[in-house]
Amino acid sequence: MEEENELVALRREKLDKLRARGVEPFGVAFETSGDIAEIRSRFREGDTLRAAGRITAHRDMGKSHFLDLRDATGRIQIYIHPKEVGAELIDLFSLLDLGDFVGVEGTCFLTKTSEPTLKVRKFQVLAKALRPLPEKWHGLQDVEARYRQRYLDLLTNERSRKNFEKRIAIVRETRRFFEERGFLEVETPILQTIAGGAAAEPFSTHHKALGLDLYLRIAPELYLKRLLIGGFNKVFEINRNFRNEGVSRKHNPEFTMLEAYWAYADFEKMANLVEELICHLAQVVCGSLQIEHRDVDGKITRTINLKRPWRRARYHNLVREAAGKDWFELTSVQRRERATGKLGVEISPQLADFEVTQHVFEKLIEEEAIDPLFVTHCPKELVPLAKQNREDNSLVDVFELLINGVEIAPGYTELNDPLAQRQRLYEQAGEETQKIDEEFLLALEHGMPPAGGFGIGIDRLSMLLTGAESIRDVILFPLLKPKK
RNA sequence: GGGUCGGUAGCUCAAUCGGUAGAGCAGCGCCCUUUUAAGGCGUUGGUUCCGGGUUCGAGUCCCGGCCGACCCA
Repeated sequence: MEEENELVALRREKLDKLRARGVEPFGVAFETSGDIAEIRSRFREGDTLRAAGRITAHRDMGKSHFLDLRDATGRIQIYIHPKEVGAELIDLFSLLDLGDFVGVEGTCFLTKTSEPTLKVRKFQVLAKALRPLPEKWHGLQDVEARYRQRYLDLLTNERSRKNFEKRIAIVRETRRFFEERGFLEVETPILQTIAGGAAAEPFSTHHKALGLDLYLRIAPELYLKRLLIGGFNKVFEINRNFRNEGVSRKHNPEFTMLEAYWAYADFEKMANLVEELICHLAQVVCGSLQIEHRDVDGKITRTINLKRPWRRARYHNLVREAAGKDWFELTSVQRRERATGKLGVEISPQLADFEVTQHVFEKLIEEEAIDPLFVTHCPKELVPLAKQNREDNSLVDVFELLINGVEIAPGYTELNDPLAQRQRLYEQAGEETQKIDEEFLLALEHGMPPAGGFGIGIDRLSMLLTGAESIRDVILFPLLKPKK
C-alpha cells in the first residue's frame, strides 16, 4: 500500500492524538435507538435519541458544526456546539474526519429549514477511518475501482447499493416462493469427481489427504435427479456453479443458478412455474410487471413487459418467421447462402447444418426477444439431456425462456429412461468416456419418476430486474485479475 | 485469443499543434452561532499505469508490457 500519502499520515496522527487523550479510536458496542431510518421515523422534537453511523459531511459554521451521519438506511443531521458538549469534547471532535464511525446521543430538534437534527450532548468514537472516502458528489466512478473496492462503491453509489439489495430480495423471495409450494431446499456437492450435468469446461482442484483429483461443479443437475430417485418429489437448490471459460458482460466464472425439479410434472408445467416465479419477483423487487431500464441520466432505454400470458412458440415456427417459410425445405447450401446474404448473419464455414439454423436463431430471435418468449420443441441436438417428443423424435420437450435478449431459463421434461440416457451421454462424450457419471446412470436404473426441471440464471435475472448492463454489476465481487 | 477505447492529486475531471501538469471536492490554516453540494480568504498535495524509444523538450508521438471497459471469436 502507498503509505506515503499525506492524507493517511494526517489521519494516523489524529488517531495517535485520540489515544494520547485516553480515547480508544476503535470502540466497542454502542446502544442506539435503532438504525438511522428508524431514528428518522421515531423523531419527535425534544426527545433524546442515540444514533451511530459514518460521518459523511461536515459543515463548519465557526462555533456550530453540522454533520451528516449515515448508514445503509439513511442519513441524519447532527449538530455540535460548544455550549452543548463543552470545550473538551469539541477538542476531541476536531480529531474526527469524514468516514469515521461515531455514536452520538442528542436531542431532536428542527432547524430553520425544518431539517430533523440531533443536538449532540455526548459522542463516542467508534472507528477511525485512516483513508478518505471518495468524493461526496460524484461518488466512485472508476469502473475498475468500483469492482475492486466494492465497499467504496456501495458506500458512495446509491444505485449500486440498491441493485444489490434487489438481488438479495430476488434470492430471498425465490426461497419463499418454493418453500410455499412444498419444495425442499437441498445442498449438493460442489466438489465432484466428474463434472456433469452440462457441457462446460470445469475448474480442477485436488484433495491432498485422499490423493484425489476433483472438479468444481458446472451444474448440480445430476445430484438433484438422484434426489428424485430417492423419493424427494420437489427439490430446488440455489447453487454457485463454476465454469472455466471466458469472461464477458454476460459471463462470470462463478455464477448463481436456481435449479428446481418436480416429480410427475413436465416442461409445460415448469414453464407455468417460471412465469409465476418471475412475475412474483418483479412485483416484489420492482413493484410492477413493466420493467424499465434507464441510462445514467435516467432516460428509459428499454421497457420489458412481463404481463402474462407469455408467448410460447415452437423453435421451428420461430425460425420460419424470421428466416422464411421455406427455410427447412432448403438444402444446407441454400440455407448458408440465405443466412449470409438476405439475413445478414455471419456463418463460419465449419458450422454444422443445425448450428447454422441455431446461429440465425440467436441473431434474429434471441437477441430481439425483449418481452418474455418461451421457445419450445427445440431440435434434440441442442439439448442432449431432455426427453424426446413423442410425435417427433427429432425434437425434445423443452423450453428456453428468452427475456431481455438473453436466455434466462431453460426447462425440460427430464429424461428418465436410463438406457436412452446412457446412449445420449455416450454420444455427447465421444472419446472422453471417463467424463460419464456412471454412478448417476446406476441411480437412474433404480427408477426416476417422470419430472420437469428448470434452471434460472440468478445473475441474469438480476440484470433483467435491475437494468444492469453487465453481470459484474449484480455480482458483489466479480473476478478480476490482480492489479499487482 | 483479435479489434477499439481508456488509466493524470485521496476522489471527479481538464491540459489546444509536442512547450513551466491545472480546477472542483476532500485535506490544512484563518473568518463566521441554524448549515445542508454551506460560504469567504489563503494553502499543501503529482513515479501523468510500468519500461523503452524519437525529440532541444513527451501526459501528449512510436514500440513493448500491465490492468480495465466495450465489441468480436
